[in-house]
Amino acid sequence: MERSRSRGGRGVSGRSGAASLHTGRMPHAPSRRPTILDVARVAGVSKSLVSLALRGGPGVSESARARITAAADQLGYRSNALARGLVQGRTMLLGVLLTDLANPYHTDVVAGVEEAAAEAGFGVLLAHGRRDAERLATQLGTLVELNVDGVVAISSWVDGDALRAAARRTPVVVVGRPEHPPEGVDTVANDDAAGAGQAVAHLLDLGHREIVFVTTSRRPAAQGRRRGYETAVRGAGLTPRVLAVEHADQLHAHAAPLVASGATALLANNDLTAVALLDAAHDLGVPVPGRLSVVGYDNSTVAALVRPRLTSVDQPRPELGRTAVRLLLERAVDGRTADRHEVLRPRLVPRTSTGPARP
Amino acid sequence: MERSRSRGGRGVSGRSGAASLHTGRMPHAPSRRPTILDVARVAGVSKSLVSLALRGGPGVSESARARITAAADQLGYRSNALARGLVQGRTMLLGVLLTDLANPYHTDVVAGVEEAAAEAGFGVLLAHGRRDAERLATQLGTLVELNVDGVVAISSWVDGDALRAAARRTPVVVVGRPEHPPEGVDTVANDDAAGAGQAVAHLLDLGHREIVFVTTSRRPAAQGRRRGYETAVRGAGLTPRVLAVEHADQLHAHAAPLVASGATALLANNDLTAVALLDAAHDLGVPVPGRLSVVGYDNSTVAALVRPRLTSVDQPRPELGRTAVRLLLERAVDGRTADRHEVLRPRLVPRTSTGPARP
DNA sequence: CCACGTACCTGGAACGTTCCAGAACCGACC
DNA sequence: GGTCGGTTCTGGAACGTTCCAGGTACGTGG
Repeated sequence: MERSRSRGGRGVSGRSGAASLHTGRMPHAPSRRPTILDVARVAGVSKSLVSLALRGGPGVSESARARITAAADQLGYRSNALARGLVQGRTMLLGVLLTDLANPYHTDVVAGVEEAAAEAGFGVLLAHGRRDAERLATQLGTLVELNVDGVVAISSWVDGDALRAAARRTPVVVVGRPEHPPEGVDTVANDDAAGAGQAVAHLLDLGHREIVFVTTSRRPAAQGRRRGYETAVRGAGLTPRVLAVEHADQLHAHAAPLVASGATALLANNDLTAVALLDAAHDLGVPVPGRLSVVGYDNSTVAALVRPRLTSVDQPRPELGRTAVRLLLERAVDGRTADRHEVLRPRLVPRTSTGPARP
Repeated sequence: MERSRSRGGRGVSGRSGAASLHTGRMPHAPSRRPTILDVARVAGVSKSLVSLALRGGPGVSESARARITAAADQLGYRSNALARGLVQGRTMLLGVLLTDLANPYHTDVVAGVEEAAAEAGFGVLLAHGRRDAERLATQLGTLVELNVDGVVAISSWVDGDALRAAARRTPVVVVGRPEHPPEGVDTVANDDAAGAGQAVAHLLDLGHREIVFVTTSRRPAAQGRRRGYETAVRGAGLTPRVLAVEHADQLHAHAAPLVASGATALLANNDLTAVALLDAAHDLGVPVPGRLSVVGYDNSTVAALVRPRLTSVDQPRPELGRTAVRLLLERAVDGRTADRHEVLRPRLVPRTSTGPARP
């Protein structure tokens, strides 16, 4: 058997008394967690064999395996991921850095990440940045300190230096379109320009000629959408018209002139902007889609809830997450070192906020 | 100085070659992470002093502290949370178990948890159960294995046995109303009955006498709301009327008879149900709130987006999270062992989906 | 000049696991 | 009966940190 290490040499207190492990009493005050050594003692084998058996390793007799699992169950043993990670140098965990938990876009990406991670035998831990750059950096640091085997950052907000530092320790993939992706970091994004192009094509098909791009953001995603819009409109021999404001709530004031100016279709940089436009039209008594068609971008949950249902561009969100994990594992497992930047194609979801241009 | 431990005695491979730590090359392929020993070597001090200095401990000379922080920066050193947690027996991390990331209710609770945890110097890790009981149990296990210092389970879905097992190792608080809260587990919930009572009072004030409770769920929260509704209605000398269906999309068919039967106000068990009712009314040409008032429950984001704006009962979501952390720390830090079950009071948010009963 | 206090620093032990080299056992074969 | 090969099992080392019981250096007062 094992040298019986003397315990509790350090402090004196020891949270809730030295209640014997085997009493099973006091479910309320967590007692000292049983370790592999406790299991070994109960099962009458060495710690090494317990470790091997519980991991399902080969070369363990049936009788030993049975005694060990019985002992583990009896004690309520759970292996300690900290110790395991420390000795193995990996945790089989992927970290996801979220900018904004409340954003369903992020949520769907997470679903893809979780699915792909589970397939590869990895667990997923989420860290939340709360739309705050400093906090994001802190959270990224926490993930790195926890030795996750890779990080998916769903955010274009994360500080470049923080990303670079993290990438020196563990593979990092950014989902979205960072302003300047640092070296050593992979990215996955949807093709904003192509998505806007599809929206324009849809409106052109419906006979619209006066299509205005309405944006409330200067971020790279909005820029890409705007470019795609401009390209598509010019491709049809028309002239791009862009309305850019700071906040969606300023749109109310702009809506009437917009309609008066002859616009028959609006392409918004995202769904929230589009909903604000629908609202303004409603208040002005402008029928949608009778007199005005509105297209959003992101196909968020509100798109299917508002009246009229919002035609919107759907990003392949779970697919973005799955791709991120693939990139991560290419680095972590296959040892790729060159940076990769993947772009996925979005898809237009027509609903009832778009209709034929008034003849 | 330190005995220079021979390294890499184990395997041969070693992911990306044994590139000297000090070259700073190859940002793409994460090299071996620098440890406290590397910092000690560079700074010319012992590992113990590095540890002390980086933790900001006392009794470190200014010169040593400066050399140490410089060395740590130069190497890009980050302490290893696994090792730290292992030796300290605590991680300064709280785990949050989420049933459904896409649910904004959960999200707001998380915000409260994060705030309170940060105040107490704890970090927060999220684990996501994806509305799947088995997965929730697994994720709960992961958190426990990671030795988080407490778990907030935002969910009434979690398996009782899994909760009980987790609670034997670390403090656990359930936010919501579990069917049977296991011994050893604290809970925080909002007072569903009181919330429904407030909604009824609001409708009575507006002169409504035919108020119907419409529900799409049999879960404890919906039951509590129903009870509150019934009590309040009876208290006003009226007779409760309840419409219970399985799914919100069945409401379309029920709406016309409901209105025909003389109902002038509907109280829904949650906002999604209420939105479905608004939709049905819209399709029937029943004006809201002119002919029918609708109240939701949860005050979710859609409530403020739909037309008309939905009157709804707001749960103190961040407060639920903060309370959960308080309960957690009472156990973890102050050593409380008796179970506690807290109930917080919700608040009605009147909007434009409710109005005076037709005279 | 020596004992002593103080400020600063150090090395070893410990945390709970995995990995590995080798020990113990056992039956079979020559 | 000894050797061999295989299966099953074991103990020590290692992971990277913190904690602690000391150690060293440097005044300072007697």
